[in-house]
Amino acid sequence: MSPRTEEQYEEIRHEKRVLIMNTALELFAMHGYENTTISQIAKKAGISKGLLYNYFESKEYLLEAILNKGMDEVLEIFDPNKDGVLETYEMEFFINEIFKTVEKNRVFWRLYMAISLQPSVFKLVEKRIEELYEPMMQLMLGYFKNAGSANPFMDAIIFNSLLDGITLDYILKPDIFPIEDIKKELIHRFCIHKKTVS
Amino acid sequence: MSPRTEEQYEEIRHEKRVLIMNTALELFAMHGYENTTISQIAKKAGISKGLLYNYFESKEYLLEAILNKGMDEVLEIFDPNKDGVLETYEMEFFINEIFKTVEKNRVFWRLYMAISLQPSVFKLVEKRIEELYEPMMQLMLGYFKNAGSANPFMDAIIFNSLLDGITLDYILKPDIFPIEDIKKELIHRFCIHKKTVS
DNA sequence: TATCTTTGACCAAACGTTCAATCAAAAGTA
DNA sequence: TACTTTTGATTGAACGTTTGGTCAAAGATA
Repeated sequence: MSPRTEEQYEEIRHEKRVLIMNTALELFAMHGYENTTISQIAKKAGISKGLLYNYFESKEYLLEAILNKGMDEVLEIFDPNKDGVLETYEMEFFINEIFKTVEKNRVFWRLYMAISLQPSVFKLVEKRIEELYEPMMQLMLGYFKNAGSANPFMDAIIFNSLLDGITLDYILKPDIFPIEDIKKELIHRFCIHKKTVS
Repeated sequence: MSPRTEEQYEEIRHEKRVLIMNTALELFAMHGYENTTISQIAKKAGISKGLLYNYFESKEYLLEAILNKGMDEVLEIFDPNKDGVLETYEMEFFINEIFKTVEKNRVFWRLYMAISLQPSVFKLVEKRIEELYEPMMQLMLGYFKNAGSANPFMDAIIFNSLLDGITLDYILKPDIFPIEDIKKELIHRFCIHKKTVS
């Protein structure tokens, strides 16, 4: 009946979808969303312009799909069944996980930050950001409370800003930013000197 | 001969230039550079499209002028005749100055960060960034050395990232980010506990 | 009148998007 | 094996819209 089995079609579609999304992510992150044309994406992916529209309804839906996929991957950090309290050794694991994600998804973070800074497109990530920010802050609050901080709320916000700043600087200058050393330093400051943070 | 004196023309031109630049800055920062049209800028500024091109050669030159002016204002922080060493009380003054600049030029910082994240336009600010980064790092290095830090280089980088992160978070959520409290906390941590930073 | 500012209709280029036509491969047929 | 049918993936010229940029003409003032 059918020239190909449903599984075969499924695989073709999936592969092309991923190809388009990865290609677009790289271009969006490097040249900006508005500054990247559909033609550029199609050319770099080695397909036609029309095929892209067979997989994604519009340029904006393509961006949305990329952002959602990236956020899903990032949110996996919070996956393990936590009880809400971070012990010192867990904090070390957590910092490691964050840095691993930042280094692995460098290109995605660049796009994500650029989008965040553009209110007119910001709505596309707004809700997902809450998903990320909420558990992050809860975890940090719990940790600093547990560590005997005088002002856990302030400590959590500052730690969060520090991570944001490190991510930003690393994204902007990945070749010269000493991210490995910084990670060790953070672990040293926040995990070894238990209960004496400040 | 001439309908107006040279001074009169000078003032007209200067006022219009400033008007256009301020209007464009706001739109660029809010909707992004690529996403803002010349027509929008002209309309919001209450002038015609043609007049804008009487003052700025192109959209990109307009952006460049805005960025340069903003950077000039920011660089004024480093203006006072420093000897290169920051004493503790000077550090407090310095932090205050930085926060003042960030709060005053919030819109500019938003544009500046968005541009920095976009390599294809990044060349417009690349050189000015060095002008900002270089003295900043020197100042911080000197301070942490003077404060008896075990690793002044690492401390300087981390402090710099922290400031970047605070700026970013404040820009993204100016209404709920407790920037005043954070400023006080930073001063408390880095200025009062002299020589015991870590 | 002379001179500079200001206008907005106009233009070519570039963009996102569409769609009728083509292609490639598996299944059926003999 | 050789040929036909069938299906969904794939193509790219064409379309309408929007954009940055131009320019001849009008406005304003001493």
